[in-house]
Amino acid sequence: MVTIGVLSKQTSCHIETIRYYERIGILSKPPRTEGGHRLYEREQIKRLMFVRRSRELGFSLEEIRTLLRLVDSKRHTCQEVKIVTDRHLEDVRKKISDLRKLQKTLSNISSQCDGGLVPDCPIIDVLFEEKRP
Amino acid sequence: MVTIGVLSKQTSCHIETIRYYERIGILSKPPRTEGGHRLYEREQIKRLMFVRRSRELGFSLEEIRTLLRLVDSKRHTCQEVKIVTDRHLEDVRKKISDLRKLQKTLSNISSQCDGGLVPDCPIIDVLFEEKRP
DNA sequence: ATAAACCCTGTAGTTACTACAGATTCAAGG
DNA sequence: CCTTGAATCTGTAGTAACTACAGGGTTTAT
Repeated sequence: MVTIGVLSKQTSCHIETIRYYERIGILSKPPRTEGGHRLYEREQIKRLMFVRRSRELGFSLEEIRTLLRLVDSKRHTCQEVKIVTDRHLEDVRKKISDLRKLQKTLSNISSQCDGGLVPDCPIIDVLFEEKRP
Repeated sequence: MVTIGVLSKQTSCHIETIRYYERIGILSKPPRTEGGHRLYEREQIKRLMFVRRSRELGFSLEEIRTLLRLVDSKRHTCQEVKIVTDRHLEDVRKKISDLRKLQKTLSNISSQCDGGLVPDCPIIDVLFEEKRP
């Protein structure tokens, strides 16, 4: 059994975040000391690691909630898990593609600008243009 | 002079968003009718277009605030504008690179999973693993 | 016994909006 | 002029995923 501070260090997760996860039901309420301090055991540590790792991979807390429900049900199938993952993967792909377009446009307008010391700037001009269809 | 509803349609920007921009000082307070309804003219319409176009290109409202200050000062140089743009471009590049890594990891773990009907899932296993250095 | 380090609850802030509720004003038709 | 319906008003609260306090209480080491 470890205190929240120790758990925080082990998982590189801020204390406030741990309490936040508890409040919104991602982590269950741990036992407490007489004085009211939280105490955690192995199981919870693993669970928090899972949450953090999933967050790093960009899963939303809602997606993580779904994954945890599947894990907890103990009747989860590979298929169900794969569905959540693949949907997330699609989101990521979409984001990359959107950002690529953005990058192109930004590169374009930036390259038109010579960074000179005059008050006429093609970047501002482009931004003031109406959107082309 | 047009009402907020017309401005909203012309810029594809929700009425609430226009009022929000005013509240946080991105747009200045427009004149009003006797009854208190907002009235906008050309200048403000162009300004809102600028804001929307910049948002589409992923600039944050803070960045837009900076750009608007530069435009308003009328002493802005190409150089100053380019600095904001290039910094933003760097952010976008960073995001793309992060998402690419994410995509790789997700593809990897997803491909290890055959989507079968068994309760053992390599995805869950990976998520429960501690992070490798 | 006391100080330092830790932890507690509760609230408010962050970003960029969106979504109401409940009241008022405007424009058009009769 | 009056009514009706559409438009607009203000103000507040909600979204995601935390972070940052304030103002206390608890634990641990000396």
